[in-house]
Amino acid sequence: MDELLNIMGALSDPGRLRALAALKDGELCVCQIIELLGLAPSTVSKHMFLLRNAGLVESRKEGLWMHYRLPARPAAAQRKALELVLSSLKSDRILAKDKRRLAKIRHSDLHGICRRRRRYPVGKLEAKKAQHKREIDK
Amino acid sequence: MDELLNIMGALSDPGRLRALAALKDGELCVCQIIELLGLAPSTVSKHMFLLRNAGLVESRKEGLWMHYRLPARPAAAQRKALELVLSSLKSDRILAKDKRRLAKIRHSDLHGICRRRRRYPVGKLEAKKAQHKREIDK
DNA sequence: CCTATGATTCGCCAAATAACGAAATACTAT
DNA sequence: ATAGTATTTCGTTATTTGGCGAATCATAGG
Repeated sequence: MDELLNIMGALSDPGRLRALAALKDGELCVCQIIELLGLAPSTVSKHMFLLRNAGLVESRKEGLWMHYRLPARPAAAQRKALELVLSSLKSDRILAKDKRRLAKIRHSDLHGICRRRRRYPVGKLEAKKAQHKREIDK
Repeated sequence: MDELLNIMGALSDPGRLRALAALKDGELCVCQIIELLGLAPSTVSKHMFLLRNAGLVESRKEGLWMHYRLPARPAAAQRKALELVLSSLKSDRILAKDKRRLAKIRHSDLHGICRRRRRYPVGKLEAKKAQHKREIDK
C-alpha cells in the first residue's frame, strides 16, 4: 500500500510528470531538467528525489553532474505506472512544447546551461563577504 | 495532463485506495464505505466525489442511498490505472483485513449500518430544540 | 405538509506539500 | 590547500489537502 502511495504521490505533480516524459528520450542532467521546468534547483532536486524514491527513475553521478533516467528494469508496479503515464500524455500540449525546448537543451553545453540560470554571477568580492559573514556567525 | 493529474491525485490517498479495492467485488452504498473506512460521512462523500471526478467510479442513486461501483467501460487511462492499483494491492495486509470486515458489512441491513454510526439518536425533543435554535438564528 | 433519513456542501482547523533562498556537500581543477 | 561549481539539504512561507461537525439538500413515508 505504502509503495503504491509513493508512486501515485510522485505522479501527482505536473513538474514531475513533465520530467518523466522528458526522460523518455534518454537521460538528463539535473541542470537540464531545471532549465526545462523553470524551477529552482532545490525544488527540482526534491522532485527527482521523490521520483527516485518511488522507483520511477534511476540516477547516475558523473563528476559534478547527476544524471537521471527511466529505470532499465522497473518493478511491475513502476513499469505499469510509467506505461500509463507516458502513453496517456502522448498528445499533451504542454509536453509537445517541452519536447521542442528539450531538443535545444539536449544539444547545449551543460556548463552553459548551468551558468545561464545563475542570477548573480558571484564575483570574488561577494564570495569573500559571504565567507566572512559565515565565519562570524559561528 | 490535467485528467491524468486528477487520476493520480485521486489514487494518492489510502482511504480512496481502500474504497476502490472494496468495490472490486461489487457496488457499495456510501454508508457501507463509511462503515468500512471509519471516517465521517462528509469525508467519505468528498473521497467518492474525487474518485468519480477522476472517472474511477460510477454512481447510481436509489432512493436515499447512493451506490458506487467501478466503471463498466472505463476510458483507457482509468482502465490502466485501476488495473495497476487492484493488481498491486492483491496481497496488501490492510486490504485483506478490509475484505474480511467487508464480508460482514455486505451482508448487513443498510438501515442498520447507517443507524449504527449515528452518535446521538435524535429524539423528538432534541429535534425540536435544534429546530428552534435554527429559527432563532435566522 | 411534515418528519425522518442518507448524502452532500460548507466552513473551519491541522497536517502535508511545493516553492524559494541560504547554507552545506561533493567533486574538479587550479 | 583553495576556489569554483553542481547538487542536495535545511528552514521558512504559502498553498493544498484531509478531516470533522453543522447546515443543507433530496427523497421516502407518514
